Amino acid sequence: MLPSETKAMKERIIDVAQGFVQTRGFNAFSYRDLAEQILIRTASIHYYFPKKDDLGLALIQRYCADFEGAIRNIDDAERSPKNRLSAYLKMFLDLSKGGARLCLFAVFSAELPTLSERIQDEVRIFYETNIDWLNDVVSEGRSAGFFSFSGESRDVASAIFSFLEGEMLVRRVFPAEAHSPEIPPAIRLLLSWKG
Amino acid sequence: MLPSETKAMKERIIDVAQGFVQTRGFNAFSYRDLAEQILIRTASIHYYFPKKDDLGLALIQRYCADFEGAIRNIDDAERSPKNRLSAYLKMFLDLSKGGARLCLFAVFSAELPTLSERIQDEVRIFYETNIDWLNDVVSEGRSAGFFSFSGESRDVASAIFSFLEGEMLVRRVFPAEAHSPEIPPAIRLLLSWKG
DNA sequence: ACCAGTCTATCTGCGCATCGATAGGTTGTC
DNA sequence: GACAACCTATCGATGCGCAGATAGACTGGT
Repeated sequence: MLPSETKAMKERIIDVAQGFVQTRGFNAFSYRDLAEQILIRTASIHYYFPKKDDLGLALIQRYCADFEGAIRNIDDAERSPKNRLSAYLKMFLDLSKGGARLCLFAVFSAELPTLSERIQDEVRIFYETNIDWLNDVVSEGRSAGFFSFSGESRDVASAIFSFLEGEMLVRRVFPAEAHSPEIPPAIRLLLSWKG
Repeated sequence: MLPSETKAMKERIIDVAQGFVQTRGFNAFSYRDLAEQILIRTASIHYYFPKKDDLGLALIQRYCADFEGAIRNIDDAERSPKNRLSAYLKMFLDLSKGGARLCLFAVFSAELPTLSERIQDEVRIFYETNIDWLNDVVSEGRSAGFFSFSGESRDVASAIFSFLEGEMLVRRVFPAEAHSPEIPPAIRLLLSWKG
């Protein structure tokens, strides 16, 4: 087979694994679960990811890379801090559309002590990427007069991120109330967002 | 052994199990882990909790009851909405002291689809207990002029709870930054909390 | 004698992981 | 351009240990 097909299979395994992680957690799916879904044998998955930890690492690394790409796209498409933040919120909350899936940060944080150091490091990187970006948007937005709040912009950035992660957990428990507004009230309160 | 000792053993099993759940998740500990810690055999644990699900249910039911007791204590000890909220926040954030342990809500939400209906129902009850109480405190605090915010008090209550759950996930990933203020900046922003 | 509580022994099934085999593509070299 | 040597991707079989769970025997208090 061609190398391109190899890559496709690797990606396919990660795709399915990511679905399992986001719905059930990293410790609650097996190579057998993956194999059944993909219609191959578990031994074939071991060929690409010798240890489950290798799969976990590949998973979160791709997730981080995708996320970085997504926020770079936002920066390219939108100039206003308000629109950039809106786009970010939409992306984040769409992730948990209907409460089916969680952000990997939430899942891996819940299981953190059972995960390898390499994966824990990636979780930290994901957080920092998000906070740095939010900090930019929030402080730019304040300078431009879109938002007003007291204190450090980094505290606001951190609050937004924590809120979003917690909100995903809540939405999963109450999937019915999925018809929520574009901008959660909490965000308006945190930023004194007008309009 | 005396019935009182029976009860003691049951509680002891729940104690140890709760520790495991809060640190590693419900799917990442076994009856063997419990048995080793408690210095009994796994069969003895099955005597009290025939299925792991029975243990999980007992666990969260006790947790909910404890929590309800704790907020009733707060209401008895404090009259000012400000002090009541402070006490609640302290209780909540002390729970994750150093990031070692998570609130059961966060853990069970992360693993939700792998849990039984009975446990999922308890998770919902826990959420509603908290939101109802926070709603009371927040709306009383607004009437009394301690807090000021626009919109529904229930949205603020919900935002506080989501923030706290998310904040616990974040703190677990960054245990170093444990020297945080009594009232998180996010809460001050949400409520326009003065003083 | 009874009963609660604990034990030992054991079951079945699944967890991750490895091995060796095989079918087919790729490459090198004469 | 043919053949050997190698590489890629997959497989079946299997190992070892742990998972939750149960049956049945022991023990000590009343």
